[in-house]
Amino acid sequence: MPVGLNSHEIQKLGDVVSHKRKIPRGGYLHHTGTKFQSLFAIRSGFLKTCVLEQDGRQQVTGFHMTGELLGLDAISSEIHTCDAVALEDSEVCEIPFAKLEEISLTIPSLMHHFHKIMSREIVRDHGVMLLLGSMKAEERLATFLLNLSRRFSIRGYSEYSFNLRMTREEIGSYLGLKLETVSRAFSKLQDENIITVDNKHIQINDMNRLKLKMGNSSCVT
Amino acid sequence: MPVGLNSHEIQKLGDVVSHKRKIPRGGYLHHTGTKFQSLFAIRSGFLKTCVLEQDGRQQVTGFHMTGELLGLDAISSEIHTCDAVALEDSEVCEIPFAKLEEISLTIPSLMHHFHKIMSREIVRDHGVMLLLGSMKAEERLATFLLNLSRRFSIRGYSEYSFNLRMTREEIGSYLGLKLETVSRAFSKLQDENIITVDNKHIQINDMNRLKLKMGNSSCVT
DNA sequence: ACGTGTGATTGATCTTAATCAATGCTTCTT
DNA sequence: AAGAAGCATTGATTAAGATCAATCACACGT
Repeated sequence: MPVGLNSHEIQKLGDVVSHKRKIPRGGYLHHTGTKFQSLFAIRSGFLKTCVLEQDGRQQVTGFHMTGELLGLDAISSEIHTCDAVALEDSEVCEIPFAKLEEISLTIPSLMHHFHKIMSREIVRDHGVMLLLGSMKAEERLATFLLNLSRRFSIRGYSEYSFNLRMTREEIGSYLGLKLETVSRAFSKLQDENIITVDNKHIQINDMNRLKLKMGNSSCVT
Repeated sequence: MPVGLNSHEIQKLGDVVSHKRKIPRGGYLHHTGTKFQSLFAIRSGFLKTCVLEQDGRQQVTGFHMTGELLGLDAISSEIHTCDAVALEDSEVCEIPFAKLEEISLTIPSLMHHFHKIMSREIVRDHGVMLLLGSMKAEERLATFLLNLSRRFSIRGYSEYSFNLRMTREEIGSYLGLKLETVSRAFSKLQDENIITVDNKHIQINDMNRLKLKMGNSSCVT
């Protein structure tokens, strides 16, 4: 949590987040319906979160990487409302929520920062709602790739070349599409030389045209 | 905000939320892009929030009624990320956010309650994502009606009979459907005697069958 | 190395919802 | 009260994506 804290405050925070946990690829960080006690800060790795309906329907609600915070949804009812699954070997810091609230009473800037993080999650969700509610398949995929690209870039990796950690089916679930549609959209973008797809490896050849794809469906046929 | 507060604490909170604002039908509580300073608690009325893309695309992200809190999305960047528009004459309490954070340092239960509210918004958004990502038109509308019904019920109104405040187009935007599709879905539910539709007035005739509609699309043809 | 299973691609067809279009009903304005 | 504007319904057609199906590529375990 990169906030403007002095060393004493960082010390306090460090006392709270001491416990680390490793999750192997495919392992669960938490299950839907289990008791919530801690938030989890991702130190390394890549996870997905997904909600499930009683009728077996499933929806991936997010893909999460280093530095992001998981478990915010569970604060309201103290029960996890989603599964969190590692898509590659991952490591998280456990942050007991009661303790976080406790020390945030003494570090106003920490509390404020926490509020911003929660708010950012709400903004992100609204963005996904816009995507799911009003975009075509290809626009959704372009938006998704650009989002990943930006997040890799922020973390010091290439924005033009990266490996997907998730399957086509998981991408489809996140984007509200079937896996075949995702696959076709990949192929289409490749045919247009906007990206190069080699299984899980993605190379962005023309960032600008990819950005155009996100915005307007009507300009290209 | 119904929390376990003592009278002294309620007094403190009252000092913060003193300012009230009336918004006439069609009026804006806030616009996208304007500076964020306050949250708004709805005292009465009915509002929608919607995000807009640069290309004019628009998505209703929520309908909000008495007791709900607006503006949470704006905490992260201190800029409103959506419009809030009154769908009927409404009244809100303005809650300067800086002051709320300040007093929540001295009232831990208030801070905790606020965290729960933010978390609940995240859970709600995940539910909408599930709806947009995996439900058919009729299921979406059934889910929507049941959600409204429950919220009216909680506020002491009939869960079986109520008036919609929004147009078919707004419902469609929220549900990721075109207005014609919404209209057809209404007609279909009416044909099956599950609801009675008279323009904006909705009567639920068979709550159980409506709930079935929400879950499984495959059971009825 | 070989067989197996999972994940990905591509094609053909079908379903759903979008689009285009016409009409009717309310509500607001003057 | 009459007209206009906005909102809603319904029908016909089209388009997007789902579904069904076949094949391929690759990773994994034995």
